[in-house]
Amino acid sequence: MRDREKIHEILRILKETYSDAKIALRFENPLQLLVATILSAQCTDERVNQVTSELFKKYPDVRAFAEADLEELAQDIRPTGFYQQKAKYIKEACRILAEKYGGEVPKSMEALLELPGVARKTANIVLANAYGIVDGIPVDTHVRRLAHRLGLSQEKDPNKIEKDLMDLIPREDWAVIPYVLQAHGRKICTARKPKCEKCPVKDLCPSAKEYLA
DNA sequence: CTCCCGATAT
DNA sequence: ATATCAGGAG
Repeated sequence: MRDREKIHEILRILKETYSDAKIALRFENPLQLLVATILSAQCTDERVNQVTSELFKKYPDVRAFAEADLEELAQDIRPTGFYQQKAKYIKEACRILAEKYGGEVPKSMEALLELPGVARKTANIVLANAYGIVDGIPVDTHVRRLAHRLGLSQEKDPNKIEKDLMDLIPREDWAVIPYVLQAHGRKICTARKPKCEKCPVKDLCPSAKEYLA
């Protein structure tokens, strides 16, 4: 089997195995998704949901975040880690949303990338899950790790990994593939002790042997 | 490249 | 003790 065929077979099996995979962050509108995604940096989605359930009651809209007391906001999101940085990002991003975008979350990659704390990964998440706009593939730590192990990309830079994935994966799969990889990454292909013996693609995976030894 | 950084698994 | 968790900025 050629490499490209092997890769498509791997992705087919993973899609089938994790057919119900979808976003795990809880949100009710684009702003909530934006905030939740900023908070999700180096933090489990479960903890983000725990924090946001109270956070979104206290800060119901863009203005509430934009006018928030920075120290208080930082304490409100403390359990997610990097809380001082994230508080600044959220407050400043919401100030820009209020000033330039009428309090709405913009629907373009270009506009989203101008917000502090927002790069392609976060922008892709927001565009796809709030607006159904799929122009890229969010590359997070799970996607990056699995892309390497499965032989989908050898690049380190997330933007280059994204380009490799966009080249390999048909566009209609761009929306689901990050959730499929995330699900597989959490259950089987974990960062530390991957459970290769239980992996549905172990016979196709170029990295399985080194972990099965 | 380093820094931001709490909570949990190993 | 240490690595890791839906990253991004300087």
